[in-house]
Amino acid sequence: MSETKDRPYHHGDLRRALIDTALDMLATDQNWAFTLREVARRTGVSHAAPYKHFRDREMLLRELARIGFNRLGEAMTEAMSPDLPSTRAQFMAAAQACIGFACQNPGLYRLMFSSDADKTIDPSLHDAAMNTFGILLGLLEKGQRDGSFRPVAISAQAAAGWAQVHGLAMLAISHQLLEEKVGPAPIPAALDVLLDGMCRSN
Amino acid sequence: MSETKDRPYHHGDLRRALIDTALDMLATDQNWAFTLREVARRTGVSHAAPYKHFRDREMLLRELARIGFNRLGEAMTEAMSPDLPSTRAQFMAAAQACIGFACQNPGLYRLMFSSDADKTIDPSLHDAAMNTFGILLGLLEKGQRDGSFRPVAISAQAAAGWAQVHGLAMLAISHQLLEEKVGPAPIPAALDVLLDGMCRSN
DNA sequence: TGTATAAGTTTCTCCTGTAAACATGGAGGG
DNA sequence: CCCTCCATGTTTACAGGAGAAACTTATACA
Repeated sequence: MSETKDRPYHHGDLRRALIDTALDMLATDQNWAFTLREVARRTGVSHAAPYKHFRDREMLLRELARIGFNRLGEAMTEAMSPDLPSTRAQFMAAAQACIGFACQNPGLYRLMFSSDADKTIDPSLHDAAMNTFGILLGLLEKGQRDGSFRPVAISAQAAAGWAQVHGLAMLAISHQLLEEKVGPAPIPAALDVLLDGMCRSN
Repeated sequence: MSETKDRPYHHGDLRRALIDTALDMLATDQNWAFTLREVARRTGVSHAAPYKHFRDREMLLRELARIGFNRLGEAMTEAMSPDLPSTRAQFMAAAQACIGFACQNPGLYRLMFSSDADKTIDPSLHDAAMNTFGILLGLLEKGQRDGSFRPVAISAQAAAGWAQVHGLAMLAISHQLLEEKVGPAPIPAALDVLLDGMCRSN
């Protein structure tokens, strides 16, 4: 109505628009059961248009997951401010940022780790996931260097740390960490249990 | 051919047969993308027959997940033999049994924790999941009673333990714990990192 | 013996994913 | 300045799938 061009002939940036719509639907429904046709519909284009930008539905899902990993990485990086007093505190902050991200974007987080976002198919998705993992790994290396973390095989700590964070995130968004079941503030408490096993002295 | 009754008029136990077929397909494909019609076809009945036993596709999936939790619980219970020298060893055994189950049934395990097996809808599925969680919880309580585990809030240990086991299982079946990335035998090593944080003295 | 019912089957409608053929408008060459 | 090409859209078409509804059949029970 108030637009000078009522309908742009060629839309401009449909790829981005489709992604945004899909992210919206993911956030609204907290699942990715949405249909590609519905995404097209809501974006205001014909139901076949998306195929000019995504080979198939799964390719769109993988792109959403990739974006999710990037955003997660940003959130974690931002959280582990170098002002924090210790590497342990940084780890705690990054972990809580990850879990917070999951709780705020449960659908997206689930998608990122689901088999519908197959990392063996899309190298850029695989890389995005690895980069996020790398954030924690970097922290552990730093912790071992500065002596605050025990000099255990870094791989063991990395596996434990990543598993812990991801596991807590999944449990949190599945509402399996409700207070009445598992006490208040279970997440930092659980992370402390792990960190007690990772760090040298308290 | 060799059957006395060529085709049983009313099949006998279609519900069970459908479940078995679906479990087979899940194990074969390692995903639950199969169609309900395909399950019916392979079971040798009309495509509408399953609806006499499952309201919809998701109800069948939830039933598969429920069976999965029961089997997982059995595997864990069996693994944590009371002959083991310590509660810590029992925990380790149960955890490895869980992860082993996941690696042997990746599709089923993923389904069990996916949003397609919505535990808020089906109380019996929810209970099955909680029972499995209860196995670990029981071990932690025992460990605290016998003094081998630190007297931290049980909820924190429970969350940490469950998250760790589940997280490792997910990483393992996503092939994110490959030796070249994370060293040999990363699973017991990672579990030890956690257990060091849970247990009193080594 | 007769009949209500659970368990199967057929048929139908609406929807999806995806392919193929067609349309269009903006960018670059003459 | 016009004309043609190509990326980006649209239309049309088709093979399934989910699930509802109506129909069929054997079996259990009165």
